[in-house]
Amino acid sequence: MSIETDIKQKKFRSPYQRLALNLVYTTNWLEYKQHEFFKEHDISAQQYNVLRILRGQQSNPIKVSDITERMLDKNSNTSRLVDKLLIKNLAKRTSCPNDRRAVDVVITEEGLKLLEELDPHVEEWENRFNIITPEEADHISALLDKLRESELE
Amino acid sequence: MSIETDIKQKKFRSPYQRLALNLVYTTNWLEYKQHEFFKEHDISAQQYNVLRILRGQQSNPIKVSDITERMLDKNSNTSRLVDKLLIKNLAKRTSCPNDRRAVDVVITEEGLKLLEELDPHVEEWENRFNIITPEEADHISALLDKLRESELE
DNA sequence: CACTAATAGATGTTACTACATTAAATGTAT
DNA sequence: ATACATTTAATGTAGTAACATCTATTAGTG
Repeated sequence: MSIETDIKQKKFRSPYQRLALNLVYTTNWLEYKQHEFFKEHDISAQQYNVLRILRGQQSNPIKVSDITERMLDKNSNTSRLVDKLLIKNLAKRTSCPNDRRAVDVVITEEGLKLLEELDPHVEEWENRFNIITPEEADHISALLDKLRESELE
Repeated sequence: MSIETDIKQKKFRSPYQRLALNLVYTTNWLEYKQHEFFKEHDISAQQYNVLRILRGQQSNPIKVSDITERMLDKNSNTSRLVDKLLIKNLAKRTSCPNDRRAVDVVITEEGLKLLEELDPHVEEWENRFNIITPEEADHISALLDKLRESELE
């Protein structure tokens, strides 16, 4: 369904306005779908994101601040996200020997197991996108990268 | 800057994964920028969205449920958003004569004035997007529309 | 060294979102 | 008309995000 129909707006001021609204609308849709999926596994999308970052480290400990750097949403409160993972025993926290301010975080066996359980479903989800071609996907990605370059204030 | 650099991830499993992450990342960026802008005018992006919808009605009253239908984020609590607009005297609420369950909402003079004040800045913001061509913008929009069609569960 | 600035992460506060529930009005079926 | 379901909006609640502040530690400078 076109964005016009979805938000019942007949005309846009420009292709750029349509795009801006469409990006927000599509991402909301995407996040809602993800939320629906992750809640079945008692985890939030943000928490999943942290787990993925932890697994990416191959059991090398990673500092909280480094996790934040790799997050999609840099504003989120990583410290408390890690708390949630600790409670569920999906991650471990140990103090960092060479900088006692820092805290090292590692994924647990249980965390790895959860991710492995989710992997096929996540892949399946992503493959739903192949309604567009890989080239088209790359093209949008490139344009999105370009969009964020208007950053120069 | 490419999404790879921004979130320090070297490889993606597929163009689709890159796109999914890029969409979320770019929209976060977009929403943050919008938030920064709107907070200068003591209004949230959601509230602005409602005001725009109200103005679109040309002073015809509109029901709360119809506002929700036109919102980008359908889950948001329109009732409370309208509350905020009332407090700031940007909107009026009157009970609907032919359906006493419903509530009619209209934008006030003050609301219109605020929007007019914001208009040039919003346009300027959208024009920053012309770092890509209008055709490219339309192309992404079309692909986003297509993406959401994988909706068929 | 003492002193100040900077950094890392935890925590308090406020506001908002998501979700469920409620209350009133309306619609529908018998 | 009565009974029951549905719609509409408001509200209660729990969880989360945004933002500021706090504490501990480290870095930097005279």
